[in-house]
Formats: sequence, structure tokens, C-alpha cells
Amino acid sequence: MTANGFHQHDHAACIETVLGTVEQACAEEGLQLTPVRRRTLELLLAEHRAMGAYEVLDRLRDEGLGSQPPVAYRALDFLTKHGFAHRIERLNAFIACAHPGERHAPCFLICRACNAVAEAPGRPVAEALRAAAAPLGFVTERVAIEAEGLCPACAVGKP
Amino acid sequence: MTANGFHQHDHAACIETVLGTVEQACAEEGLQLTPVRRRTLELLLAEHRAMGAYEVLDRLRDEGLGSQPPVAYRALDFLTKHGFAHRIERLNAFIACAHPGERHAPCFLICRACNAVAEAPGRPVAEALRAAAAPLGFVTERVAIEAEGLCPACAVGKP
DNA sequence: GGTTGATATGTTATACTGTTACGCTTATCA
DNA sequence: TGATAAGCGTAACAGTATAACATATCAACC
Ligand SMILES: [Zn+2]
Ligand SMILES: [Zn+2]
Ligand SMILES: [Zn+2]
Ligand SMILES: [Zn+2]
Repeated sequence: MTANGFHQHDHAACIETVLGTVEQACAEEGLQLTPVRRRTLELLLAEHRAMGAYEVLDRLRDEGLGSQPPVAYRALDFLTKHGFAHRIERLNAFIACAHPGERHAPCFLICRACNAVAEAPGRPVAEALRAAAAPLGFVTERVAIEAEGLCPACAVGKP
Repeated sequence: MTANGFHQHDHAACIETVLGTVEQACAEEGLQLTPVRRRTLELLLAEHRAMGAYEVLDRLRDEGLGSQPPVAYRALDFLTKHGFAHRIERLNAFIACAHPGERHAPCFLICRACNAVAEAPGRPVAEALRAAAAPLGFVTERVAIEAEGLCPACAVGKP
């Protein structure tokens, strides 16, 4: 998928592509994409922005798929653990991965005006971070790289 | 200050240096380093790790400096707003700035074993992030760059 | 002196985010 | 088929953060 959350694109196709990739990955790795997990992923995929766990839970509850926080957190844990979703630390919220399957160091751009979130190529940034950490003797295991600002649409004419 | 939280150093001097710098900065910029704010900074400075707002609040309460959450959050907001402390998004916690006064793009190394947090030179990382964001038309305003792993002390012999 | 406005603090209540614990059901596999 | 593991339902609770409003302090001004 080359689309990103900041630009117009065939979003239905965008969703289908990701869902198909995730289904295939689950089949290959023997992971159970249960109804709750699948629906949670669909909810995240529906919009290119991060959703809070309780926002997800509200939707799941409306659909009779679970009513208590652990239901949502378990599904989100599953998705993030296997790289099908990411947690945005700055927002305490979650977003569907735009490139499931590809091994990638995620790096997120958060629009403070419209709340859209896009993934940017993060490899060079993560490498720079590792390089900055190494001289201190720090062994980097995971990175969280997030930028806050304005997406192209919101940047025009806004302060 | 060249000391970082991962290595032995004269910590008393380390605290004094930062406090002095912050006092001077406040005097120059007309900022009020009130008792609550000053004490909050001292609490953060006491350890090279991030403290939660409620942990700060507990200490303040013990000392009769405030008993309700907003007291701690206001002090922490003041400190972070003016660059005297930083928020660690991944931990929902706060740490004293190791280089107050210097304009720097912070970049944090979090030890998952001992909870120590060190600042690493973040300029190259922030630049890499901006460079990754620009092609998408994103206007970067703030960055949060955090690495989780093991500090030198905890890395020896631990899995 | 008294008024005004700006800044900081005190306090209550509430909203939002996340986890523990326990019991039940379902999938998996020998 | 029976054992084991994985997933789900639910209740209770723990941790993080803010809204809203009252009070205090202090300097500038009349
Ligand atoms: Zn899309
Ligand atoms: Zn936007
Ligand atoms: Zn020190
Ligand atoms: Zn450590």
C-alpha cells in the first residue's frame, strides 16, 4: 500500500489490501484472527487516525462483541504484538499498521488539527537513534518515534 | 553538564548545576520559580529516572506543598513548557532536563530494567525525522523520540 | 488607600486510561 | 477422548489527567 493518511486515495481498496495481508499472515503463522480481533482491526482501518481503547470498546459493545475494557485491550495487544497495529504513545491510542507484513521501524506523523496519523519511512530515523544511543552504552530494543505537527491539508492557511 | 543517568558522577554537583541554571533562566525571562515549582524540579532532579505525576504529588503532599493532582500537573506543565523538564510519553512520566538553557531536541533512552533515563544528543535524529516527514508534506512542530532497552549497567549479564 | 488585572494556588469532582483476577468456553493435539 | 492451551466474559480496581470554580498574592494604577 502506497497510500498514506494525508492524501486522498481509494480507501476501500486500502482497507481490503491490508485486511487480506493480515489474514494471510495469520494463516501462515498459525495466529487466530478471531471475530473480536478482526473487527477491532477493521475499526482501526476505517480511519487513518488513532483510536483510543475505549473508543474501540464502545464500537465493539454496540456490535455485541464485548463490553468490558479487557476485551478491547486484548484485541489491541494481539494486533500490536504481531505488527498489525501500532500504539501511538503520545495519544495513548492505536492505529492500524499501513504496511503489515513488511518488517519496518515505524515512525508516526500526527496532525494536531485533524488528528490524522501517517506512517513515514522510519528506518533512517531509527538508525540515527541507535547511533545516538550506542556511545552511551545503551542497548536499544524498541523505539518510539513520533512527530506532531500539521498535515498538508491542515497546513494551508492555518497558524 | 556532561553527566548522564547511566554513569557514576558527582550527583550533588549535577543537581546544583541544573538548579542554578534554571534559577538564572527564570530570572532572565521573568518566570516565577515558586516554591512548588522549585521543589518539583528538585524532586525530579534527585533521581535520573522519570517520575509519575502522582509520585511527585505524594512527595509534595508529605511536605505540605499541595495535595491535589492539579498542583502537581501545573508545576510539571510549567517545567516542561519552559524546557526545565521533559515528558516521557512511553512512561506517562516526567524527568528533569539534563541540559536546561541549551536549545536541544530531546531524545530519551529508557532502561527497562532499572528505569534510568538518559538524554542523548537528539539533533541528528530529529533532523532525520523531519527529513522523513517532509516528502509527505507534513510540517513537523514537535518530536517525541524515545528508545527502550538496557542501560550499560543492566546490559551486562542480563537477557 | 482602594481598585484592577494578571498570575499562581487550593479544592472538588469527574473523565480517561489501563490492569488484576477469576471463571467459563473453545481450539488444538496427543 | 482427555489434557492442555488459548481466548473470552465480567467485576472490581488502579493509575493518569483535566474541568471548573474559589481563593490568594502582588504589582500597576487612580
Ligand atoms: Zn486508506
Ligand atoms: Zn490534518
Ligand atoms: Zn546527576
Ligand atoms: Zn538499567
